[in-house]
Amino acid sequence: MTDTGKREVTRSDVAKHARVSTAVVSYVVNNGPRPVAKATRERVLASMETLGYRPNAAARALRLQRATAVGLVVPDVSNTYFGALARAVSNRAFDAGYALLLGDSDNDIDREAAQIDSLVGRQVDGLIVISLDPTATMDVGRTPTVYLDRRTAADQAVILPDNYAGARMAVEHLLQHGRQRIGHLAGPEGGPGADERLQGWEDTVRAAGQADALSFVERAEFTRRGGYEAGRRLLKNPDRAPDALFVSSDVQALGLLRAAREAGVRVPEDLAVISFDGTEDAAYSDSPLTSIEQPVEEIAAAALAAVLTDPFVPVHERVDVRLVTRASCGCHSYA
Amino acid sequence: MTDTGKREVTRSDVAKHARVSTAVVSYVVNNGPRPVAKATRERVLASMETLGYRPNAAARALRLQRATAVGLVVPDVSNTYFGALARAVSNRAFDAGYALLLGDSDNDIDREAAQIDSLVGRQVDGLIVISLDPTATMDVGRTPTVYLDRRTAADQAVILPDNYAGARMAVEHLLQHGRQRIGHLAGPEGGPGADERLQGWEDTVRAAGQADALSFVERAEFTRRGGYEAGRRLLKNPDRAPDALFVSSDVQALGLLRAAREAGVRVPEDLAVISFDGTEDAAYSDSPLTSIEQPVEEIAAAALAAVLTDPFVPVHERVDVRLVTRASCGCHSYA
DNA sequence: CTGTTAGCGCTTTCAA
DNA sequence: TTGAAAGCGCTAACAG
Repeated sequence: MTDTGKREVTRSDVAKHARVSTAVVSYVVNNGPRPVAKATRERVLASMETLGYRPNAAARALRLQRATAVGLVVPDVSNTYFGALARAVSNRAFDAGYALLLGDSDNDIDREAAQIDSLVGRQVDGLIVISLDPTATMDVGRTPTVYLDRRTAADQAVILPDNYAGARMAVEHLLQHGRQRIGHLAGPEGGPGADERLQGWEDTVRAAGQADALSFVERAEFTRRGGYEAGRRLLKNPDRAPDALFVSSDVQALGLLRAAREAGVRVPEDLAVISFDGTEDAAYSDSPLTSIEQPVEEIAAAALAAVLTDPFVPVHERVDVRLVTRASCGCHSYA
Repeated sequence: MTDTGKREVTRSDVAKHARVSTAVVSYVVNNGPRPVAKATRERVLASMETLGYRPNAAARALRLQRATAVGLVVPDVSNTYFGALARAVSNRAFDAGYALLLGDSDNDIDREAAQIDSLVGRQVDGLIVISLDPTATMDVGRTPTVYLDRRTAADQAVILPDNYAGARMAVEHLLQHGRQRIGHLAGPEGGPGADERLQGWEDTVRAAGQADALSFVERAEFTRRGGYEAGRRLLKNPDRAPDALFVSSDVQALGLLRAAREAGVRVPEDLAVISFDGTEDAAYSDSPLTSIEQPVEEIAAAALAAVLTDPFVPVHERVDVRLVTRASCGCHSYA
């Protein structure tokens, strides 16, 4: 605690101390919009330093009608994928001078709406939402908003990792490994990316003439526990079980792997697995997970650009995902 | 996008529409400090509804000199433990009407300082910091601040999970399993909790008369990769390797487990492992990790209370950790 | 190049 | 119970 004075030091304290007007202080702080003589600038800078001046962001926000902050709403930051995304957004935003307001919707649709409402009221300059509901209309007022993994609507900005193509890639890869009964451990209905991934799996399996594998499907939350429980259901009956599984997220796959271990099902020998997300989780599990990797940095950059750079054009940006092979599909032996 | 009007609707629009003064609108919005007649209140509420009024948080913050927001600075949100903490803080803060400003310091000490500075400038009502530097003095102005896992200083508020006791518990448990050469995979020097855990390990190992095990120690970042690489170094020489390891975090332990698999070292048979944090990661790894669990919810609550409830008392709150046994120490067979 | 000043939307004191 | 109005700290238009 540096000083114990009563009031924060304001711009007018600095002006007085540097014997200039408040306008000049403002010009110095913001590097414009008017030029300031070198000597004056230095005097002001010195005064700011000695007084320990710190601009008041609320006043600035009120005046400018913008908070220089972006909001991010995710279903659960403790999910590795959302965590990685939050990190990427936070770091990029900070480098661009923006603060990050984080809203965790705790996988609750009402809470999501409340979080959005709160962030909009805080005049964020942009809002990035990973919604639990693919279609609900949010009231975001005039706040530039971009959705991730959301069903396309003409008047909304959306970043769309190519879930469908990713799912196809995964299933096709499993087919190349000669798998005959490729099931799916799906995400929750309407959950971000979940339905597209499910559709991609279904279409590809059907096209491969393995329509009877279509019964090997279970929905689960995007959590380890969800994956574990769905995995148990999927592997319950040894006589009638899938020989491969496309899993809708890395965290679920972690749960599935545990279920497989407990059931004595070997991965990839008895059960080949490919998951979705491609977080660090995938590289360190046993077996290491072959996964459809989402380009987190690219997504973060695109989302930020959508709300900050092109605030009012409803961009629909597709982003490519890619298959990263490890051991769980049968490609690599250990390591 | 509900309306396309030019300006946001303000309190004075509502006042006009409801044929009252702006003061009354304020009383209604804030439920005080003056009473409002029932009929009037309802008229105001109706006007707010029809106009789609949303209070301007910046103006409020300027007037009140407080943002109704808390800041949280963590080294890396994508680390499961910090992610879980961020989630807990976010949810509790939101329920109390506060927004969460998240700063990821990206494991960089300068960035940490910059993040803190930014948050302080934004008039957060409280600041929770997990610092990379145990001793550096931060300039937080008059902002109530609480540190996690920081070396105690009399004038600072600190929440201190009992790292030392946790480390002792872990090592003692390993001793009970009859382990003879208990090494340590440590966190980075000065990293949150790292040195206390190291000390607890060292003291306990020494007290057990196993001083020669003291050479089995490697520092690493709090990441999977860090744990993996340190693990390789620790297990490099089969003739001279630890038979147990206390690991400073769950994520590092995940990396270590991979290193052990690759080296053909069986856990727990050849190498018993206990990690620290007790996140969900620990329960789903192979082997499932026995871990010293930190009470994340309790920590989040204590941190919030420290800055919001007792802003100016430098609380030093110890919080207990507990041993959760799973398979990696040798306690349980699979599952 | 520098100074003066209005006003952003809100809370709250003071007066009615 | 309600209204009028000052002022939070800042920016920028306008004047010099």
